[in-house]
Amino acid sequence: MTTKTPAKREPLERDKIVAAGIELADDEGVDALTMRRLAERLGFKVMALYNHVANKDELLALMVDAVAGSIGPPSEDDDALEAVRAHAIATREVLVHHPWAPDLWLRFLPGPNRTDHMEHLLATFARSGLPPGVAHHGFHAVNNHVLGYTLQELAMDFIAADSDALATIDLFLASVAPDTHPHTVAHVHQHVDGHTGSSFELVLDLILDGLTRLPEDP
Amino acid sequence: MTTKTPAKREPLERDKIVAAGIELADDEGVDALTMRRLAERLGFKVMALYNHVANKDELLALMVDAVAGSIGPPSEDDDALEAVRAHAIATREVLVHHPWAPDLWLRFLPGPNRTDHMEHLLATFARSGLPPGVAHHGFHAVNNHVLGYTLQELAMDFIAADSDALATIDLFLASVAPDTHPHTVAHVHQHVDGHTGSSFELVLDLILDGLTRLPEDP
DNA sequence: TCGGGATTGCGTACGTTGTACGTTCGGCGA
DNA sequence: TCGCCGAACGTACAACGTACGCAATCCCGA
Repeated sequence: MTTKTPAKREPLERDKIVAAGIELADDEGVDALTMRRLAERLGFKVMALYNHVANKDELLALMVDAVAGSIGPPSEDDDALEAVRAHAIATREVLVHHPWAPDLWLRFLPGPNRTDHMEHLLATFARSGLPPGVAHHGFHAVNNHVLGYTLQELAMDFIAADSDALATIDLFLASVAPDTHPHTVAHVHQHVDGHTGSSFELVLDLILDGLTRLPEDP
Repeated sequence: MTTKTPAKREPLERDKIVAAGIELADDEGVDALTMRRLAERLGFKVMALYNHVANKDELLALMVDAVAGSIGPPSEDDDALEAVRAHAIATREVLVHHPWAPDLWLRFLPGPNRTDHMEHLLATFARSGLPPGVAHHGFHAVNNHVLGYTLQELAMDFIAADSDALATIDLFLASVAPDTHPHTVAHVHQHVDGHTGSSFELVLDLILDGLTRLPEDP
């Protein structure tokens, strides 16, 4: 009875590794996601992970795909473009909650969940009544807007990560000569003073609206 | 006379290091840009670089800023939105020639050249006659479109880097069930068959056009 | 002409990373 | 009961960024 079931711990599984990876990246940033640290967090040693995951890249790809899986499908009842709009906003929201994800989203081939995500968006465009060519471009326009915009916003946060945002802004402003760069200084102040909100939804609408105005065969 | 000026080589300079870094990243990808390899390419040993550059991050930031410096200023004669359009296209073109740049563009505070780039775009919007709020959002919309779109396109190339593009597409298609994901399969085929060109300019125009249609105070 | 500081380059070394390889061990089918 | 198989582990290695101290060189004032 000495070695029998000695505080038997749960064995490792792929899904648990992926989930722990997401947690770790959320908590401490993707740079802190090291195979050693991840194993430690799970109570194992490094090489145990490699029994379930081919290498770090595969792990990262699985992580993004898991995140993609948490984005709900678009509504099938609403007006198609309204559903596209809601889906875009939902996608962005999920990505914002996992700031490391957009980068990786671009770096790997889509996994099953991201493929679903693609299919959802394409299907919604397909029932929009827009000409096929327009729908094709619309898919890219919306997809790119969501990812690009989120990426850009998160990059700001990342730059300012080791100090508060205002200090970073001051640092930048100190490097800009106001007489030669008046518009830049003014633009930054517009942000600080909060006179202008996020452009995300505004530009999204502008794109969706523009799509309906496009000729049959762009 | 043994050690006297023994094949005197050019001393190292900041600019040369940055230029060599850009070359190396262009030639072999940013992952191959290692302080050791860079020093080797310049004919020095690693630590010599650190007399001119604080650390690798500073080097990378200098590299993007140098790239930004190679983007010409927008025309001041053309119609303002026409100039914005041309500037966006010029920016994209430069970024495409340095596939590693867009990533880093997001990661660091702007240096002098990028600050100029900002000022140029903002100034052009300022003379467009668009209401200030619209111009503010327009700046972000255009900036984001250029960077996001380029990033996304380059990511595709990067994924397919170690095989030809078609093989990568086949790999992806093999993972997609055509009966459950008909739109995805069709969309990919549209790309392969070249029935649809790049959405870049199309969506850019759509954004610019949309801006002129926006209300005074969005 | 002659020091002598300042700059530039170099060698060595450390800690951290991803991961290849060979061994150990516990549980399960025969 | 035996033997096997997969999971976990320990060790090891190459490559990375970079801290630190020393050596060579250059420039400048006396």
